[in-house]
Order: sequence, then C-alpha cells, then structure tokens
Amino acid sequence: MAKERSYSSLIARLKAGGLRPTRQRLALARLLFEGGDRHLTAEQLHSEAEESAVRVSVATVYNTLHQFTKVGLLREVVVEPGRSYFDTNVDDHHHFYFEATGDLQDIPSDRLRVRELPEPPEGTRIERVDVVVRVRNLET
Amino acid sequence: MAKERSYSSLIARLKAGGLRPTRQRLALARLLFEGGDRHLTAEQLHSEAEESAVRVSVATVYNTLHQFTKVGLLREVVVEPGRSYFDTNVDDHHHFYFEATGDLQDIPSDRLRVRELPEPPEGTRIERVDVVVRVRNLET
DNA sequence: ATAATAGTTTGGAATTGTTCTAAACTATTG
DNA sequence: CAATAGTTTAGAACAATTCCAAACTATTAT
Repeated sequence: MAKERSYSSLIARLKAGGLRPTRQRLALARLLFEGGDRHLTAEQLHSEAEESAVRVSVATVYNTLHQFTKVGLLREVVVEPGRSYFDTNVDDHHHFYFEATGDLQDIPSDRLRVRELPEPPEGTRIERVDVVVRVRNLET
Repeated sequence: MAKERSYSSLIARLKAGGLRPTRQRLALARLLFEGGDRHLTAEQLHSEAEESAVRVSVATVYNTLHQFTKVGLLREVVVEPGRSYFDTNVDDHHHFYFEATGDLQDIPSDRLRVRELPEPPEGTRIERVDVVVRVRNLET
C-alpha cells in the first residue's frame, strides 16, 4: 500500500534533488527504503544489491549514497572510525550503538533531549546535534 | 609546577595500566599531556614527534594511542569517517565539531546536558554518551 | 650484575574503506 | 533522432590503520 506511493514518489524525490531516476539509483533506493528504518554501510548495500541480482559498481553505491544524503533522503552517521553508516531515517533522532556487533538503533527524539545547548562559537551556526549512546553487553 | 607532578605521575599511571614506561611512550605522553586539552589524530601526533626529534614509528604511535585509551589516559572521538581523534580530556564532556576545519572543541558537561536518557536495550549497559554539535561557518 | 623472559618497537607489507579517472553509456532536450 | 549533459563503470590510486616477524629493551630472578 504505502509501497506503491513511496516507490513512485521516489522518482519525484530524486528529480526534485536534480537526480535522474536511473536504473541503479532506483534499485538502490528500493533496497534502502522498502524495509523500514535501516542503517547500512556502503559495503552492505553493495552486497545486498549483488544478492538481489542488481548490477551496480561500488563507485556507484558510494556516489548514490552521497547524493541521496545531499538531497536529504539519507543521513550519514559516524560512530566508528573507518566506516560510515547511512540512515534511512532522516527525522530528528539519535542512536544506540552496540559496540559488540556494530549495529545501530534509533532513539526517537522524544525519548532523549539535549538541553542547555551552548551558544555556537562566534561566526558559526549549529548544523546538527548528534547523540550516540554507546552500549555494551552486560557482563559475562 | 603541575608539570613536574604530572610528568612523574605519568610513569605511575602507565605502570598502573600495566604499560612499561618506555622512551617512546613517555615522549608521546609529554607531547600529549603537557599542552592542556588537545584533540589529535595519529598522523598529527606522529608529525609532532618528528618535529620534536623524537624517533617513533607510526605503528608505535597507533599502539600507544590505543593503549593509552584502554588505560583511560585518552578518549577516542569519532566525528569524521576515516579519521580518529584522541582527546586528552577524559572527563565527562562533549564536543563542537567544525566541519570547515575538522577541529574539535570541548563542551564542558555542565554546559550541555542530556535528559530523559532511555533505558538501554535488554542485556546491555550504557558505556558512554557522546554528543557532537556540528557547526558550520555563517554564510558567505 | 647478568641472563632469561616478557613486553615493546620497528619498517615495511598488507588490509580496509573510500575516492578518482577517463571512457563508455543513458536519460533528457530540442 | 541527434546533441548534450548527466551517469556509470572498472580499475587504479589513496589514506588511515593494522599486521608481521625480527630486533630491541625493560624487568625479574639469579
């Protein structure tokens, strides 16, 4: 039901961002957006594409992820050195990060608030506030 | 004044962490801790060492940074994919991150508070809460 | 002191994640 | 349907980091 709408609106959203709805971009978009909230690395998305018999190069996966991020379809999350996650949830929210598995889980913004946010330094404006709650497995 | 104390206590702190106070570790420790709060990448520390005529290999810089982190002398901060910062301030605090320059600035924990922290998922405990306030230069 | 040992350092190769490049391809426009 | 502007691609290049096995050094036991 929402699938159809979301699929056809994707084309519109790509166009709105100045991105042509190519075979690759649409295929990646489906993988990304047809499964609820997800947190994927470029590697992971590329593997999923291969498994779904979608031919895309690694370069295109990276290009696409960055372009989607630029037009607001994705949000980049940095929690671990040397690996970027892309989050299909672009609403205001935060994350649990499971150090053991490398997984991320959303924390809706009404479950965690930052208060007394300090003034940004002279000549700058706040772009975003990222909160990462790092969790570890309870002791063995 | 505090220099002497901090220097001699360093040896003790290394030992407490099970690390032998070697030439390299002490030299790196001085570079790190004799200049107030700092946020350095491995690369940067290695350059500083070279400039100070301290002979250390890159591998040792990485080993040392991680060992220091493990024993609580440093804290690792991840804000940018593909680059790790090490923070000499290990107290509870947060960061401004300047996207333009890649610089970090501490936000003391009394200037920013997180409230309504959600329960950690079943079987896990909260290890740390990192808040990164990303700032960008005011418009041109 | 000294020898034995356990921990440390090192250069260089290897790995990992990501970006670059220039040529081939494809969607859009006129 | 041709022109063009944007896209994709394989593979090379890159950057940060880790791995490796040999040489070295601090500590411990003698």
